[in-house]
Amino acid sequence: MPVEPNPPAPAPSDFIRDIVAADVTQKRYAQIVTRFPPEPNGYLHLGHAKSICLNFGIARENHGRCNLRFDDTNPAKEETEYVDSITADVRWLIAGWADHCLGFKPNGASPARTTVNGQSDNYLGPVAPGANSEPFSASSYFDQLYDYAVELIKRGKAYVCDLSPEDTDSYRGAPGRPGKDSPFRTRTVAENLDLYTRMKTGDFPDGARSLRSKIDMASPNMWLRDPLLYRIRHTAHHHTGDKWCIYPLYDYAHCLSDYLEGVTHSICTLEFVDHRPFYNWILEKLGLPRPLPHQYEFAKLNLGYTIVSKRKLLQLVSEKYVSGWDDPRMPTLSGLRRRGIPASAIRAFVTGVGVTKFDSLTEVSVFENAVRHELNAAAQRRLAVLKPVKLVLTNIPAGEILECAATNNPQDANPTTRKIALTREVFIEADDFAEVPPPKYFRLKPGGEVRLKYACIIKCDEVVKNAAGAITELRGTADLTTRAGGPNVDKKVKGTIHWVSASKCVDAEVRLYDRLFNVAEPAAEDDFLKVVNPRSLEIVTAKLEASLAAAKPEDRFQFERLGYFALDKDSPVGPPLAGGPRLIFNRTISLKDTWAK
RNA sequence: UGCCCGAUGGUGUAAUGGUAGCACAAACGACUCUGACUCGUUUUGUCUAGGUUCAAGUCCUAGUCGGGCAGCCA
Repeated sequence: MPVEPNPPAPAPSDFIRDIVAADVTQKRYAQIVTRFPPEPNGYLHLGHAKSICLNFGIARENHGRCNLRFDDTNPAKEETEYVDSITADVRWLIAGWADHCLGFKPNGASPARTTVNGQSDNYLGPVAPGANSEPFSASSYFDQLYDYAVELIKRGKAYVCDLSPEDTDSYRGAPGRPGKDSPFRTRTVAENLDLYTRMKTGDFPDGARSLRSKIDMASPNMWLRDPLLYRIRHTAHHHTGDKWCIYPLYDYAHCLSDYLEGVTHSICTLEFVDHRPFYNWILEKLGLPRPLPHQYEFAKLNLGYTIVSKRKLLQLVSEKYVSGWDDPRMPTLSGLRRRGIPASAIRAFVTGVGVTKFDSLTEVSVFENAVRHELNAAAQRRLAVLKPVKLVLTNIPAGEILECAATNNPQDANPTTRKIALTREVFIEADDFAEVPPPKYFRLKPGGEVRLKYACIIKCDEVVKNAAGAITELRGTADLTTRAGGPNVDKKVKGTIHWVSASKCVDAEVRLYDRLFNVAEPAAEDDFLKVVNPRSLEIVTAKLEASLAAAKPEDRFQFERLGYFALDKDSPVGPPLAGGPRLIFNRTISLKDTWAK
């Protein structure tokens, strides 16, 4: 379970929270209600995490609520697989932080008809997530949305248009050039009602007609040139099945979904600024009785060397650049989770970048720092050797086991220890030995001394090579007087290296990840697939200290001097078998390395 | 040659007319049985030009630069 940093970070402040605070002060709403409204057409990524933390954060800070709602108005693109993954990812990200704010609806519920101030109204309130509840979805409002459209027609604010999609485009004009009215704009209410009913009953093929708002085809804002409300799609919906052959468009469905759920602050990204007048237009023209929601926009997250676009991430998956949506190199929440990144680190990161209307590019180091910061405090230290070289300590008899106490986490207030075995033969990291050392090399070299962490100081006496000249093993002597409790325990040497006993270790596959893209702004490339890093994954067979055979999937480890590692979901779990299980670890992130080579 | 949004160190972000601060990054140093962590020091900033004001990063005007808008996608 992720632990909040201690002391807790101060409550964030930004221009949207300022607006919310003012609304709270003025008692404008009975309760602050936000929503996170993904379309189920892909997996959630780091960009969504920013939105989730904003919306749930505001709910949490104001004793409010945040509804998870699927914006599922386009059956051609949406699938149940995505509904399930998104729900799981949201719950993982907010677990232990904002679970109590998560709004679901009763299974199968749709808005109930009510009366407010003598006026007919529709409302669907939340319930806590549980056995008999499910996320909200726009598709459960299709009946109400249909009725509201009838009302708009009756009020002369919507009409059925017979223009083809192509003609609709050309009638719309262009930025700087006014559009022109559709020839069907002046249809009578009765005719519109009849045609709209027949759209619903399936009398017309896809694209033959549409229901449009009647606003202003000459508006300088393109989104006010009679934008469409409904289109005909003879396509089954993952949720409503074959019930409908007309589906509402985003702008129409979204504002009304917000209203039906009692949302007060509808927070979205900057590209919807131009849509805001339309959002307000629909709600105002309907003359709804309860307080109306308001839309606010912020800049989406951009991260260096990372793609944050569902469409492009889908391409990486479908064209097999990665193993799936949850490949640990992906910036998806499921990928980051599999990689071993704690939800608390993601929350700390997105909170840290802030909320503004400036289109920025955040450096990856900020994200990496957030991950290391959380893991440094939480991860158990272990010894592991990624690229082993054998070192024979000739003054330790074969079969002798010298126990050493290793600290589990020096960051703890009262650190505990575990026992590790020092034996005649150990493995050390290939990088920790240099036959011809560069300047300021602290590690092992011929004739040199170095400390084996938690054990003792050793000296390299001999370098053994094969016929080809490659090093096959190192031979040296251990100075056992420098062990804990020994007379020379305080002897100083410049270098301390990690190691594992050759006879008391387990093998593991370790997956080493590097950034997925070679350029800071892959999204700006003509073809982002051309800048995929071909060396983003390196697989090694490592030697781990024996205790890691019992690792569990939720454990987080620091392999000392190397980085943070977590068991991969491909790794078999359970007790070690004879011969040992096949362990698979992912490197979450390396330790910061200021030793420039 | 329209409408909308924006601009503070290398990056991100505070300062709500009154001392330009924080984080990351970078450099150097201290500490160290992790070249990690931690700690210390340092470098670097209000897009431009006018205006209002005792006082402007903040308000006004104009410009420059960047982003968004012409899906029956969201």
